[in-house]
Amino acid sequence: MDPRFITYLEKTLKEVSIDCVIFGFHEGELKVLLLKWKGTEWWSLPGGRIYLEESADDAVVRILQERTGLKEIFLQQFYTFGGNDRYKNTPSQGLREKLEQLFGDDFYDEKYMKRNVSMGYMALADFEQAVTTPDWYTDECKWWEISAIPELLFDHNEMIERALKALRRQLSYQPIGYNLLPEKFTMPELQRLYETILGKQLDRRNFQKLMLSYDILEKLPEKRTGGAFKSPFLYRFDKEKYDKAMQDEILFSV
Amino acid sequence: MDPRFITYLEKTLKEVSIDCVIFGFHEGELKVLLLKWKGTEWWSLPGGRIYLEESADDAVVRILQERTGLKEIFLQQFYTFGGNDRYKNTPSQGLREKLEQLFGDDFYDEKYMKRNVSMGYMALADFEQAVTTPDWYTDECKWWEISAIPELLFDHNEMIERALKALRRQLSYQPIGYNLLPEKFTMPELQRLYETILGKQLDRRNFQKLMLSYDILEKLPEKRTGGAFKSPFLYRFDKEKYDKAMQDEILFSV
DNA sequence: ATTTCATTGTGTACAAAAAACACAAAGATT
DNA sequence: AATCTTTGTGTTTTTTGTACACAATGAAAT
Repeated sequence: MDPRFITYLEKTLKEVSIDCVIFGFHEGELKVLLLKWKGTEWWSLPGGRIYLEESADDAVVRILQERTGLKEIFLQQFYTFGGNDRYKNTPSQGLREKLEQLFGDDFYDEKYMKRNVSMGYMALADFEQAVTTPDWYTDECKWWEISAIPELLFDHNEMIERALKALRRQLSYQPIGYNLLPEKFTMPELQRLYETILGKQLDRRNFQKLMLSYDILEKLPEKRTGGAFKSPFLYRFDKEKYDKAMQDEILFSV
Repeated sequence: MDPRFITYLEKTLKEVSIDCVIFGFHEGELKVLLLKWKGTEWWSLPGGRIYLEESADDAVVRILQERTGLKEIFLQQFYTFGGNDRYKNTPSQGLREKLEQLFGDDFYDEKYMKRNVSMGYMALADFEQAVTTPDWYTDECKWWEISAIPELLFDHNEMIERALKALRRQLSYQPIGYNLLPEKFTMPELQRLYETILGKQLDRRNFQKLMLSYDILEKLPEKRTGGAFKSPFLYRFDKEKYDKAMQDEILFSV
């Protein structure tokens, strides 16, 4: 096994790991970042371990920066997966053999690979600015549309479901969008984001009225041209008011 | 150190532990169960470790039964504490020395005591039915009124704060009360529970109207006599409808 | 037995919020 | 110049939430 990887395993917690559900939004679709394991067709969530002297929150920031290049990203723990059968129901058989073949016979050394609890974090990333990069044991890093996620390794499908549920709930008491949209966006774009996350259609007029009533948006004098039809106005979040609304957990009754 | 304790340490996860914020409700007050460490005046939350082959959820059920004797109890993970400084800011100095003195020099053996992540669970317990029992390293197990919690060991004050916040949020999308109240209760009792958790007064008439509108209560033909005044009607939860409301996460806009 | 008193039971009127709804204007395309 | 899809905007209706007052109960005190 790669000695750098062994060093990593030695300097990190063995019974706790981190898995990230990184959400992005592009072309009206909610996406999740997934990794393909080297030499296989198996996909999983990006994840990593926590250094012995590092807090879990810091570890997530590090992991996310490695995968997306982004520093400013919305991050939130949503659940910790403590089942004792998390690895038993892998969709693909022969996982262990394949991994040993790929990375060496000592990959599953008991010294490093213990019964493991995983902290699930969800992240909201600006799709356009993210530069996705595979990690040590994967060779592809790709955004998948939320409705077309394949069967993933381990309990990662369940993780995405839970993260999505948490995201939806989040929407009801905190604003969302700052980290998922580019700096300037149109009202229909914001609405499509909400519709995608909630999985239901919203009334255009009522949505706009509601969003403006929260007083976190700044209407810009510019419009987005180039679309084939009437040019919509651009908006951007008033970061200060947005952050305040985040803190205050104002009820967002969408 | 007690050999039984060493065995326990050997058969459990070392980098993950569990801490429980057990809420109870009695005489119009919200309470939390705390433990006093042997031979000290230090209090902490009940907690424990996870057996190597045991799921975290099962471990909590076990721990709770040990502390309260209760089997049917509402349980929910609310946060996982992954800081790297969780033990640094102990309120009392000389904790390590005291514990080594009490339990033996090998108490802090690095084999067992590692940098540790704690899964926080909150539990809602029926105060009247709980039989509280101290554990191996504590000699007292007591309900404390939420507004009078002393300074606790480690990050346990923060844990209670977070649990309470989670409980309050919970209240807004799920019914609460089944596990905190005796089987039969009066409307004013239920209201006092909500008021205590939310920390604010509610209008009697509107509260009753709202609760009844959720269609999870069954009005009984009996009344509670013995109080010094007009006897209130008794209610009980319709467990089936209650559970459905729990699942559906109907918006409870109290 | 009567009075006292804190508490409970109940309904209506008003205010606020959410939902339903339609037409005119923009601007690229043909 | 006409077409076509999307955007911008305001009013009405319905639903939900909030405020509020008086009569009745039943134990305790007299």
